[in-house]
Amino acid sequence: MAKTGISPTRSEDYPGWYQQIVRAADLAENSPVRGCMVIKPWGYALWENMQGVLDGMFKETGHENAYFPLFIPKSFLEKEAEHVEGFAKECAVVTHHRLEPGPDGGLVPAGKLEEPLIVRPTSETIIGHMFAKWIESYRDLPLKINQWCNVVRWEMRVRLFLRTAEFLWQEGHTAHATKEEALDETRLMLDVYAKFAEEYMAMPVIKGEKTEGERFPGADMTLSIEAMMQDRKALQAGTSHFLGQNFSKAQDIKFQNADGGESFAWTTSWGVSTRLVGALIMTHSDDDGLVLPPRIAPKHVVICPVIRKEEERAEVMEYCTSLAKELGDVQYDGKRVAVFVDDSDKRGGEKKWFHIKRGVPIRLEVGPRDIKNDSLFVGRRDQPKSFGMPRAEFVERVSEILAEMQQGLFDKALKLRVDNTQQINSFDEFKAFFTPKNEGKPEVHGGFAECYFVDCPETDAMLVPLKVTPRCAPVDQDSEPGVCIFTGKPTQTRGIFAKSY
RNA sequence: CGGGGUGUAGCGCAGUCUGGCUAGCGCACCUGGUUUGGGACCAGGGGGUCGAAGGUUCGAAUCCUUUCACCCCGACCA
Repeated sequence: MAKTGISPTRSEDYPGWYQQIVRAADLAENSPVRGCMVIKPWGYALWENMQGVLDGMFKETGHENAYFPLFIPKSFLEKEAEHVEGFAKECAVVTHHRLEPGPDGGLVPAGKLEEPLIVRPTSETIIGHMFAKWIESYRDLPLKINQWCNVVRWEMRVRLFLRTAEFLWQEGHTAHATKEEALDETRLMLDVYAKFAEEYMAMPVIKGEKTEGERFPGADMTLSIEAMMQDRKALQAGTSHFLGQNFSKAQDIKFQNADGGESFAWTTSWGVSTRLVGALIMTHSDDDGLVLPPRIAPKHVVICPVIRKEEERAEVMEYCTSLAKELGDVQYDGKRVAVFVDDSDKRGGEKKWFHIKRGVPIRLEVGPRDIKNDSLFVGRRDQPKSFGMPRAEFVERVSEILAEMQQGLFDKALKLRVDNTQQINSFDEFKAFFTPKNEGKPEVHGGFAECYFVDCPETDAMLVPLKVTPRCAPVDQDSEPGVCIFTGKPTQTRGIFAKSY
């Protein structure tokens, strides 16, 4: 009776649970290529929905889509010193452009390239190169470009969606005439990400600034949104970088001012990736499977016909089809309710669990008995028990129910974060917070520690043995004077610290 | 790149120490039947060069040598 859809459960083995969710919900699987994943239709549909919403938000804020090459000349990457250092260790490099039959019957690379090509780990350098050509006058600014693409970072350890060698993302790149304008852009896009995370993914986030050690290689300032997963670890869900004039100086992105003088542009970059799918899973899903916020769910309602005798089939199917049509005409979140009839020949229980595991928000079961009463048997993914409801009432309320589920998921996630965020005033307290009670089999512990700190090497060094990292200094904080719990130095900055993905 | 571990059917595993008939088990899959408002049951069936190469032997999943791949823990990261 207490059987769960997913085994192991979150409390038994959280990483194991995560893997099983990805599998049971049919989101993705490992590929023959190490570190790379195959995203399956249900998982890709989630990404497409995210893309759709974000793309609209980027366009509303004045950005245009473009596309730049997958390959970057090695020399480009060498131009910005910190950038090189940050990415060199994880680059895939193309050195040849041809295969020839080898002595043992296999194929061997031939046609060595004059200059090796890097498979983009990110595109600042090649986009900057083009920006330098496109920008001549202050009238060409601001230049606000986004691209949807894949990037490759040769990671040593991978987890589906959270960290893969190749991942899908969007990267925005902008150039501005003034520092202030570029800073505004950096903050604006962080706000866009936060709005998307909270309102669409129902995932509460903390907006903040990264410490120097956690900053994007080559950036003057990195802002991020940080979310708490159900194991209380932090996940960086999106970043927005103020690049100052570092890249424009390295790549000669300059323009002529109104007064005839010449200036370097101020640039930004910002991105979110398929990691958001991982974030979605770890924010809402439970021991029965995936749980999807309705605004991101590929389908809102699945109708499962209950056919007991062959004679009933025609009538039940007809009823389901007409119900699907009627529901499809209802508006939710500015679009039609996404409804489908599952007429596969799975048995009832199996079919029900199939959709529970995949996180379809609402299941409707329709059999002869329901048809007779003109009612539906309704299962909500956020509630354990199904219930009956008159058809007309459901049609009228479906949009409201979806909205309620969306809000419920957000509230629940926010409560988890609030309950596991602690104000910390001493290093001893800090250590205790991040030390599991049972060393042999560490339980879920810790959370977000909020405390005064000074961003310096001493602080970083004290965090290393605890496996805790500074997540960010929240942008929304009042600056009362305090004392750094690590170094004892005076400070006005409070930071969020956590174990992280 | 360090430390540990694992490779046997689509997935999860047993068998390896102590070599022996046709390599098993659970789930999944296919067929037939009984079922069907909640992850069915019965019967039958398909699918393996036991990670790869070499060696020892009458005989190797099992022993020896070499090698490859993957996983976990570190270091590194969206």
